[in-house]
Amino acid sequence: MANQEDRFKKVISHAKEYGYVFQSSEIYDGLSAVYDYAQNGVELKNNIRDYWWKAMVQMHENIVGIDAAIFMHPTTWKASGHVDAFNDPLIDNKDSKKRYRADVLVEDHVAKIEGKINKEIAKARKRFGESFDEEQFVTTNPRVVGYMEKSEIILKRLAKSLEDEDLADVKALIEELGIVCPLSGSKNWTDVKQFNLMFGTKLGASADSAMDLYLRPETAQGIFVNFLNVQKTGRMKIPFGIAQTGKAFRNEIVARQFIFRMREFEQMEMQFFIKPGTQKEWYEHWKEERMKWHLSLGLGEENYRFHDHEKLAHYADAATDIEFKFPFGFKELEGIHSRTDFDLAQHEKYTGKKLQYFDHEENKSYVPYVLETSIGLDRMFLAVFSNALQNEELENGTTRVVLKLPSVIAPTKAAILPLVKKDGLPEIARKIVEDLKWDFNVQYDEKDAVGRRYRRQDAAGTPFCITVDHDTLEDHTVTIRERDTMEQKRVPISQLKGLIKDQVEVKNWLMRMRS
RNA sequence: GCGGGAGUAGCUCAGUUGGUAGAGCGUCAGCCUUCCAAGCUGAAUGUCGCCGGUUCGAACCCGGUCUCCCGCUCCA
Repeated sequence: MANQEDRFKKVISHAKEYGYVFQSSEIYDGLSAVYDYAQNGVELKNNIRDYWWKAMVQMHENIVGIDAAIFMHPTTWKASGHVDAFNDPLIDNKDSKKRYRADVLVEDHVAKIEGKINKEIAKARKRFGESFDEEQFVTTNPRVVGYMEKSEIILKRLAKSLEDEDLADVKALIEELGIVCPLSGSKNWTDVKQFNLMFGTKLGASADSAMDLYLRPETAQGIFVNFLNVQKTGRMKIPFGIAQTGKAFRNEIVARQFIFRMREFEQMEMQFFIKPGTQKEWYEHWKEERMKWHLSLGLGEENYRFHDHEKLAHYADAATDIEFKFPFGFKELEGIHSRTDFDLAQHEKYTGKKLQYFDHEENKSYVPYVLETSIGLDRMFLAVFSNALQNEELENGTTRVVLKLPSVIAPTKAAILPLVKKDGLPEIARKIVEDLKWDFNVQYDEKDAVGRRYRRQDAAGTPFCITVDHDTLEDHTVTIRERDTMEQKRVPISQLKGLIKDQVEVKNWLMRMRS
């Protein structure tokens, strides 16, 4: 465990030291759980996004992309269920230090009362046998009637308090009912606090005419509200998908673990619209397809696993996570959800507009079912980065720190190094840089011994180093060194571009999904 | 939000009973010209997280606060 913590700390400090991730507003002491991507981080992040986009959009003729706005009409979030589901009244017990949902505490209390009712019914049934009339019993037995009235009053009051956002009354209710902490039996409660997981903001310059808006807590709704527009203007036929990447915002109670759980994060997701009844096969299809995408990057099959949800969200009829082995254990990286027609049907309900597809084969209209794949870009970044960072023991007894990023997404593809900075070697190296920079991110470095420069590039994650030496003057060849194996080959300058392209091209990496 | 740990140079960390702030690595300039870090010379970089208190004097003691890590809690 201590080892794990240690490793994670190294990941974080390496990310800073080599210009991948900085804490936001660091000179002001930082801002909790907000991070900035630095000069290398932004390249890596862009490359991951691009690798995903090409796999999903470019490679599928029936998937198109959009880029919806972060602001959406506020009713969107009522329809999606977020206004209700993302609003929890929470209460802490001061003695046990445990936190509970206040409404759940009250509901559990009511459930206990209902348990008593059922006991009375069971008792009566035993007593009266065959002739027992349950309906009559529950309306006439004074004890049962009392219980029922009591629970009804409690639930009504709870509903009203929640509706009015009268949190003080929710607490009063808990105290009046004498609800104790299930763990400690203590009645020592804090005030009830409302936790809204959505960030609110205002649209409109003057305060009184302003409209309350939310920053989107997921990108998916931007796709659902555009479903018909895309389907019609893109002449899309079911099954088809809409993909998008973008920022989403959640006011997490506890946002932690570096860039794993942030309040502002980026999603890459695709909603696949299908014929109702076919969701099972598409669910299996996308599970397999998405796992292949992950494996194509070569981070190691043993670092991935599926985790099927037993408790399903309100919109889903099947759901699984692709989990990755982060430095702090297996955690969710991507979600694959069968969302049924929940979202589109909800938007139909709230807008009064039809969001249906006319199926010419079936000769009828229907609300399509939806299969969602949704991956956290920041999490993918962390997966790739933490997996790549290695402390390697070399044969000569020394160690090197190397960032073995898949070369297709590495920020810098090659460093061009003159062996010494005289005899015309820097000039040749500069010329190679000028030539290659049209196709790749490359870097020039002439400072320090060449061995040290190799190590510097290793730690920064650069997959190739090209060294210009005295032989280059004679025969126009250079050595190209590979980061992972440290092996070198001598090649003509004219072949460099082709050699590097072969190793870093998206096509050659995505082809692995086929095997 | 609760509990535990931490915050000193870009990174890792020393810093004695309170007496004007250090090392290694890194960075930059120069020397050397050498294909796998740690050769030589020189230089820059700190409100010791922030605010306040005690004291003649605070990196150190006290209070508050911010941030990070871990465990709870929460988690579409």
